[in-house]
Amino acid sequence: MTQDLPGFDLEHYVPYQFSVISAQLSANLAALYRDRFGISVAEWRILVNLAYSDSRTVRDIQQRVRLDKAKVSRAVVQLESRGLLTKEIDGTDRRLLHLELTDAGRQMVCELVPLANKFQDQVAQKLSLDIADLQSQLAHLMKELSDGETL
Amino acid sequence: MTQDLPGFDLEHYVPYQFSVISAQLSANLAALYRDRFGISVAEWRILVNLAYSDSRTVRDIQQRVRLDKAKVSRAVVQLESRGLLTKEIDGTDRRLLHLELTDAGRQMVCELVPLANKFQDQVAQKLSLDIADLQSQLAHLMKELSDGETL
DNA sequence: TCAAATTCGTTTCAGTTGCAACAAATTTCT
DNA sequence: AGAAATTTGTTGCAACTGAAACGAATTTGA
Repeated sequence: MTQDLPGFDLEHYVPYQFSVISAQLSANLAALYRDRFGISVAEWRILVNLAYSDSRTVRDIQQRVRLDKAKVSRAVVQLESRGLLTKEIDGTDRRLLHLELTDAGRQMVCELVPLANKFQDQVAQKLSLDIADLQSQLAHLMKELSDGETL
Repeated sequence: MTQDLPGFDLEHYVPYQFSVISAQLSANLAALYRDRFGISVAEWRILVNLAYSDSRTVRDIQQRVRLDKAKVSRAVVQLESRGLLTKEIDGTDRRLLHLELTDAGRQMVCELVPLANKFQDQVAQKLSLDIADLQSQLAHLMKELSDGETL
């Protein structure tokens, strides 16, 4: 005779729920970015960072948007070949690569951001939570997870 | 002169937040499952489903835990080779494959579930939300996303 | 000063992924 | 009944992924 199973419900298991929701959101967003602008989610994150932060090098961006540095490197190649950004070697430390949006890149960000915001609003509408609440709850959890050791 | 950028903050962009949190949780859980039991997250989901639902075939499991059917198929090969489940062809529809936990499989689930629950509790502690609240909010969003068209 | 250690971005490589093709089995439709 | 369409699970394949190796550049420290 085998021992009794302890109770468990995958459908309400929080890590599973996050995984399912994240995958769904990601798929929808990826389709949006791809269909209308021909870029990937990684490329989108990089464009946004160049537009809205002072992260200028692969290293800075890598830490900021939590992408593998290989992934950043490859995405940057794409973006450069499409004329959305330029690469320039730093004058004082020639290991560093300075990235800069081109006008076309900035233009694309201008068009993309409203769509991205609209998408987020639609998600928030599906929840009873206020969007600002949701954002701050998630920001809090993000911070907790990246700091502390879990288990 | 380029047009002004509309406001945007990636760090508080909900789909991005979900992606980061999900990746972090997933990495932690994957390490837990791998180190202590030598199984993957996909294998874990399959074990749990066999233990707690009446999903018995690859098709049922595929829909229930939202895994690609190829992924289920490959994970099942692994689980069978480790003696955690058995495959048996359905008597009346020989396309169907009935899966069944072995005693060893059930035993592993018994040991894993408390760890998984503990992990979830630690996550919930990091939020001000009650865990039941969190679960039901997420369940609601999951449902909304899988139903309606988004954008 | 200069050898060792570190940092940066790219590339290589082996493992994973998911889509599509596939064979086997069943169901549908006439 | 039986040809066509559908369903099921597996496999082939090409794209993607991330860890590690790598060369170039810089920093450290003896």
